[in-house]
Amino acid sequence: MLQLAFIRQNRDLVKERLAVKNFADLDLVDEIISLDEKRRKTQLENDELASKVNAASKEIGMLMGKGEKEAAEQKKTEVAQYKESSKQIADELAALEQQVNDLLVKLPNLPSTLVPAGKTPEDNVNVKEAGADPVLPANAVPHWDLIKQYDIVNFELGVKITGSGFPVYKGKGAKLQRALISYFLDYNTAAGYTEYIPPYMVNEATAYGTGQLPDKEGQMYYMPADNFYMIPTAEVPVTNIYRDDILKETDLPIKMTAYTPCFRREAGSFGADVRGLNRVHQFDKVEIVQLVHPDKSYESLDEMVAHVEKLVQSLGLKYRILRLCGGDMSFTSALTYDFEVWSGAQKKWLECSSVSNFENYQTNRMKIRFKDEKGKPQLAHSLNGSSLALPRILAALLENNQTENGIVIPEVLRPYYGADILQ
RNA sequence: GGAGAGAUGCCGGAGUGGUUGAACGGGACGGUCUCGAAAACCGUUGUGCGGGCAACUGUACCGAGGGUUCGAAUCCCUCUCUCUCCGCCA
Repeated sequence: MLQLAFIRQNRDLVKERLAVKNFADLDLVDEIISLDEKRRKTQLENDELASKVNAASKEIGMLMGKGEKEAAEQKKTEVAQYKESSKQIADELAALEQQVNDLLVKLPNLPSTLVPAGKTPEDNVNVKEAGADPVLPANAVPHWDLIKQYDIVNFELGVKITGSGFPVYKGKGAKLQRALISYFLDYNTAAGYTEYIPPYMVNEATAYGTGQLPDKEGQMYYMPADNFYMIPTAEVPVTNIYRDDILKETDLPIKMTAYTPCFRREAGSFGADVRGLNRVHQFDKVEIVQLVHPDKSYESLDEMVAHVEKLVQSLGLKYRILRLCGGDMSFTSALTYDFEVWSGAQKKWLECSSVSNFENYQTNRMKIRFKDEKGKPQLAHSLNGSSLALPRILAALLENNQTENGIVIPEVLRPYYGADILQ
């Protein structure tokens, strides 16, 4: 969430930036500020009263020690008077704190100045487009036909076992998934990322930390018996690894990578977008996460974008990089670049990675800090990106690399897959 | 799942109602010494919120949440987690 002190000191700037994100309820900012003023006033009252009680209690202790019972009793009646108002003020203060916080989490992150205004994906800025157009055979078909032809992914089986959107990978398809995961992880660790295998279910505090809660619980699968959420992305457990920690400045940057399955309810999705592997409820993804010094986070973002770009290039896919407009970016992000690969037979761009800088929006929720030169705790910045999401990469690879003889496996994957061609 | 024990600062570990934000030890950091280092010695070593230009100061925090009391790390209740034993089990 945004920092209260920042909102207080930059009321107009905050509103102006929120408008870029098409955030409608700008009055919320004023409401928060006035509520916070009330909160501070109340705290002052509360603290002063508590101070009096504490002082009197100490005196009582000393009087008792000296055996001056009567004087002590007299003090007690004095304290009793303070206590009457103190309970009420303390409750009031707690309520105000709660109210301020409840409103504060409703504010999305401020978009960086690089974020273009806009409402829909059409307003995203195409930053770069590269890679050769795939050369397809005349009888090229989309990946949902190819997976049947080679019997590598079975959706009907997933429906039987679980429901729609839970694909079953089989044989060479399963092996190819494993090859992709291993390749992505190796590529990330070679760049200095530490590999993790986190839990795939998280508690409420964790889901809150990265911004999935409150209000967005509808996107996650929920296990009421234990109050756990299935992770929608590795970002959630991995970023929370350092929740409530105060790091040394020299610990930064912290780079982490993890493969996890991701679970998304995707309520309301329908149509051509969900065909085949384009959108599913369970999919595999390798994620990269960084915690960095606030002065360096945009440098890190560029570095991560370059990192993902090389990975996409190495697979020989045609791709483009988009800078998301205010209306298309996520609640928690300050700046996001999406990667899309060209899926030759569908003739469609498929999003395969999203790389974002959250500045201190997430770290403020998670209280991930470091001590600066002066020894003062300061919020770190958090970033993450997919490196990469598998299903759409698989879809593009299948479609773009189809030949009469089978699916050509990209060179970088061959050591992992164990063959040059999938037949 | 059953029984028992426990949860204190960066770590270990005291503390069972009063001036304790917390003894002691270790670690880390700074200094003295040294050509340099080690050792030794001296010192520093919390976080949030509020007030203050600042020095500083008020308050809260000893797993979490309630309660008792003039006063709670210390007593009571609830919850969570950890450990040990038994059962079950990949």
